Amino acid sequence: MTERTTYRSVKEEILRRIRDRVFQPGEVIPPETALAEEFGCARATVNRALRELSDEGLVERKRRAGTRVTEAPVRHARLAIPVIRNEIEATGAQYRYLLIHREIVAAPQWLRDTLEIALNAAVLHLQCLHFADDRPFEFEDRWINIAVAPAVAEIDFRESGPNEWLVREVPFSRAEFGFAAAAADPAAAGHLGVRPGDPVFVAERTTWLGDRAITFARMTFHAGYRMTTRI
Amino acid sequence: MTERTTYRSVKEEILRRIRDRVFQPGEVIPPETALAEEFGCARATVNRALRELSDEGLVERKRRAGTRVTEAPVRHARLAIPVIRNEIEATGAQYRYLLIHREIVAAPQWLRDTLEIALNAAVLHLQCLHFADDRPFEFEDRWINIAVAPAVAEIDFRESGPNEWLVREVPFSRAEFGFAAAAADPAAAGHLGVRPGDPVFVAERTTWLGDRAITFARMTFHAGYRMTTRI
DNA sequence: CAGTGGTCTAGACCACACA
DNA sequence: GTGTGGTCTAGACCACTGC
Repeated sequence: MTERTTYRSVKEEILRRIRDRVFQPGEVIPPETALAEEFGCARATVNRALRELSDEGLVERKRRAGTRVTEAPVRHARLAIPVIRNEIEATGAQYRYLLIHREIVAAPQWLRDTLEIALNAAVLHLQCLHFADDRPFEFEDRWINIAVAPAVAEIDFRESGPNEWLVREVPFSRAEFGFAAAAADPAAAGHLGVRPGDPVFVAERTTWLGDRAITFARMTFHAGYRMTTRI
Repeated sequence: MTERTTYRSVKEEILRRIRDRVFQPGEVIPPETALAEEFGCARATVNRALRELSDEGLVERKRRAGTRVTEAPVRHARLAIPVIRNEIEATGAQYRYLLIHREIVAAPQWLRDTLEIALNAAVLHLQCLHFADDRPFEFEDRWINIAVAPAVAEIDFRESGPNEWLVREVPFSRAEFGFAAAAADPAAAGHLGVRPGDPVFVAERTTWLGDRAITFARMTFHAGYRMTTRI
């Protein structure tokens, strides 16, 4: 008996042909039925191979028009959304959390713009620090839209951070991220133990459930922080 | 006739049960066969729904052990790998490119470690600048393994950057990325027109084809640069 | 209209991990 | 051993869209 054809082997072979320019960029490759016959397998097997290649952006598929090798593939990396406690504990360091500030306030103008929320909306403003082995690792400045998560007003956040609570209690459907290098402002610098103006890594995140903004967070990392990912 | 059950509707319903805590975090959900019976569809349909949820990190699946709702789901964002020319032109600015340095050299020790290549391997070392409307936007320091892409030695890279050539000519199968904030070193600072020590955004990328490293690039962006993504 | 991909079905066999 | 997911098959119908 010969081995059964797997969708992985089909995917591999098509990938090889793309790499070796047997299937040229922009060119339409044979239809599923033809490939299934060539590889001696069911069409569903070819379909799965091509679907994954399409998910990865290497080919583009359209009904009737066929499958085309992507001309200039915009490759995507999967970026794990960091959960600070896990990230710290993964390095073998001990995680510690400290609440610095907690206050319910009217949303300032810039936040109303960011979250697209109404004038006079009440938000919970939190500032906290995350330590790795007692060295300050991240300063978190967070604003939570109380209207969307009323229960948040009852939590004191003295024992654990708002991110852990939100991840557990409030599902989100959409998020936007921004990453940048910045000069440490005096407040963050003081908390992180660096000099004002020193380079820090700043990550910002806004999260929605449906069309309602839940929270905005600005996370400032000490300069040694390095975010990594791979394909 | 009632509508046919789709894998999308199954996925939707399971997602709803996870959100509404019908399926609790950490809990094992019913096996595919049971769900297929409940939803009145084939097991393959349930399988595809659960496979996608697993790809998205919301459930974890193991043979024999079943499907478990992920305790602390690590969500992933898709990060588009920036192609500098597109990124600049997308802002409406004009893109300009300048080659600063081009030399074939023996790979230095740190690069041999990074790329896992042999002693005495020849690499092409390039330094170039990318401008947005004549303001320096990115300084690129790039090393290319000539053994993997011999044709690269014949290209002068005076008209366009190595990234565009590599994307077009040398497919890659694997890449690693690192992002960090750093203090500008004197060379990069001079090219970018900032003061040494100023915060800059540094992106590093190593790319492989199979198990052979193709290239390592360190890209230094002026301080205003902000990388964004969304879910 | 007709070719292509998108999806579902019913059944089958297998690999793995736990009892 | 035994139950669960992983995958393949052969066939079917449908949706989209270019011709």
